[in-house]
Amino acid sequence: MDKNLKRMATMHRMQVAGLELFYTQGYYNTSIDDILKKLNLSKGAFYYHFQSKEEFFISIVQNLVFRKVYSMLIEPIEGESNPLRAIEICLDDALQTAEHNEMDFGFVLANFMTEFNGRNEKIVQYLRDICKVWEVNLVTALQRGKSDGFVERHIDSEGVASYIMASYFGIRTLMVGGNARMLRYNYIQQMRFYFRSLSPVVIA
Amino acid sequence: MDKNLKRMATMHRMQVAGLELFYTQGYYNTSIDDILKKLNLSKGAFYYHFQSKEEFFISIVQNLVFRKVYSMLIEPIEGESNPLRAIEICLDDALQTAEHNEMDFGFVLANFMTEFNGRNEKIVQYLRDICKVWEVNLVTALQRGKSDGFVERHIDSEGVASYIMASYFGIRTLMVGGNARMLRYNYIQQMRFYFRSLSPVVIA
DNA sequence: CGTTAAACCGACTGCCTGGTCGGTTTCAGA
DNA sequence: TCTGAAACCGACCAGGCAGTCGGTTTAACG
Repeated sequence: MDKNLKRMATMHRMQVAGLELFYTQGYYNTSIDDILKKLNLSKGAFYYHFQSKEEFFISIVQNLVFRKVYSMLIEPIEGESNPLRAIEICLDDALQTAEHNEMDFGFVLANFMTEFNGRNEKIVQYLRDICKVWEVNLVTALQRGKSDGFVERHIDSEGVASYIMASYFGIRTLMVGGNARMLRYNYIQQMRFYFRSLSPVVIA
Repeated sequence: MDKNLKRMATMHRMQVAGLELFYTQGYYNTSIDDILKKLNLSKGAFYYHFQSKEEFFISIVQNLVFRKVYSMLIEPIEGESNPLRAIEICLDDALQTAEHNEMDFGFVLANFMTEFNGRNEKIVQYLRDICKVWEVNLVTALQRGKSDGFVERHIDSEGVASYIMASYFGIRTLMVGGNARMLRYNYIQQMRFYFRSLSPVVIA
């Protein structure tokens, strides 16, 4: 096999296993040995590929988290004409994966943001950047929605975008306490009410 | 001094310092020695008053966090006639303390919920209980609002309550990334739109 | 086949952590 | 003033951690 390919493959395996454990156990609560045990690899292999635990985590954020946030939370909205409808479907999908205990990357983001807040500003910065990309894309979609007549013209797109992100982060936090199915249902229901207040008034 | 009073005083000092550090650095990232150094106390003093780090934290949750959540997020709403208005003011106040970098206990709750999620179910349970108390009180206030004509009768009070809590937890998570002032302003603005969709239609 | 560098191994180090325990100080009450 | 229990001290222990390093395996290439 090409050496470079093997290198990439091993690094990727480590990143995937690392994200899995960092997500479920927390960064500070997961040792490198935990990850290596899972892959039957050794300390030497790890420090051959990565400089430190911190660098390793940053590579995970940039390679895995960013890509996934993009493909799951941003792309599905980009092509759609009605942004509010597209956002609703997209977030419902995300909550469904969360309900089935699969990794939902919006929560990954929120999770790590709180974990590193005040502990590692460098990492917070990387996470914040991803949030920013999400936000910008929401704003763009909302603006386009205004032109296309799907969104009331006087609304503040940035305010709406952060309100949407906030409610999503928050509902995932609440889901930690169980009752995910009910919370998801209620959440989508209330989001509809909110979105209705952002839609142009329908003239019967 | 009365021995029992001295005991209480020392325990309280430890709890206050502990909460401060657990909040800013995280539970797993804060050692008992960190807390003791801050108070010029020794290991012996700590283990004389508390059985373990975990028990210590639980005592903080029950004594400090619960009381504060109650006095800051629940009581201010109980007496008011118009629940939506009261909630808006209450959350705005909470975000203002957050903006000034003082501890806002709604976020303390959300913070610890994510930190202990999947790591210590016992503690998650205690935190969830506090959330539940908050939720129940919101629901009660909303129901009363229906009777008093401040809230549209057909709305789902529980759905609204969790949507409010979610958006609040979430906006605090976003504030981690800075720009707190702007986020707070936008948040309250959007909450007003949402609340308007929950209010009875005004007949001109 | 032999060479060479990339990939990987795992024992080791120094540090920190939660928790223990025998001892010392403080002070209310007799 | 004396006593004894509550409050506190701090050296110590066992275990876990990130990171190091000299050595071994693997496999592409001449």
